[in-house]
Amino acid sequence: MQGHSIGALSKRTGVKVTTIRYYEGRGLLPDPGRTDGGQRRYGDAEMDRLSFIAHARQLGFDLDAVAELIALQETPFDAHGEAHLIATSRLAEVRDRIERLRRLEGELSRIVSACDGHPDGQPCRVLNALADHGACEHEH
Amino acid sequence: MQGHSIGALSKRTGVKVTTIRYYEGRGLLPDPGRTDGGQRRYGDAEMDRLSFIAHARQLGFDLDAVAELIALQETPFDAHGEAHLIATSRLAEVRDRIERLRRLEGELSRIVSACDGHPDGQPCRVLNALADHGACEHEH
DNA sequence: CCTTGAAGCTACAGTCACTGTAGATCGTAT
DNA sequence: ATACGATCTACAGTGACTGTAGCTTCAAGG
Repeated sequence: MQGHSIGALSKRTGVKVTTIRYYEGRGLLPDPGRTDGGQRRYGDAEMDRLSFIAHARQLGFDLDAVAELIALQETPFDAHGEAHLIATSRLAEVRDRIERLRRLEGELSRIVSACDGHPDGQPCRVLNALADHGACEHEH
Repeated sequence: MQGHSIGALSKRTGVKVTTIRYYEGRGLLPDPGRTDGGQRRYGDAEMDRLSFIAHARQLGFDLDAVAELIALQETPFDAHGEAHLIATSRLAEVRDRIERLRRLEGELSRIVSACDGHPDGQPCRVLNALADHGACEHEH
């Protein structure tokens, strides 16, 4: 029988079998053809679609955004400005997350190093630092 | 009546009322005293505990880790080495996430700028870039 | 003292993006 | 023909909350 099984699709895209079925249920993938026995069989178009979804997910788009992107792809006239908008706002989010994580990193490393070098059994400041938000260098 | 209401606690710590009750259900906060009518009343110790939880959550610890940290705090003898270990592994996670987000940022900004400057109505590359993982500069 | 309205109560369903389970059926290599 | 891995459906569970419905309680003003 021609077509890829769900397992083959999974192997090629790195998306788990259960997740593929979940995407189908969410309407992100079309209902695929079936064998006489009822197993899913996919063509290359579905593979490409799934790769698109996986890629967008890895870039941090949530499933609603992915659905939107897919809809845009299928719009016959040019709606790419919207895709641009979506990607741009995603970029802003990512930059914001990086900034916040960097402050986090500073704080955590401060907490951890407050304790480095103490001989075992000596009191260390990890728990205190955690308890005392006032000592933080940055807001969060 | 002495003691803070749940709402007062919420205001002071920034943790939502429903979330405080959720923490209680999870065993992170002790069962507080109650008024005759059954409303929760908290003392300062509970406030401190809740602040500790909130702070640890903001630093990205999950609730299991927070519970562990609390247990360590209550250990009579010195178990701070373990707290140190937990914080250190959190720090490693945070650094890893920053690294991955940075690659993401590069990729997204590449995608977005591939389209900047095109006059409206011209085809742009956002959707293509999203569909074509092969064009990515980094793995993900 | 009594009313009123905000704040609190419990219990449970819903969120997101999956993951895991049970128990049955299918497909294919030998 | 048989064995065994792959697939099927349906549903429960995850984490960390959030939201809802339908009550009861508290504290302040009149």
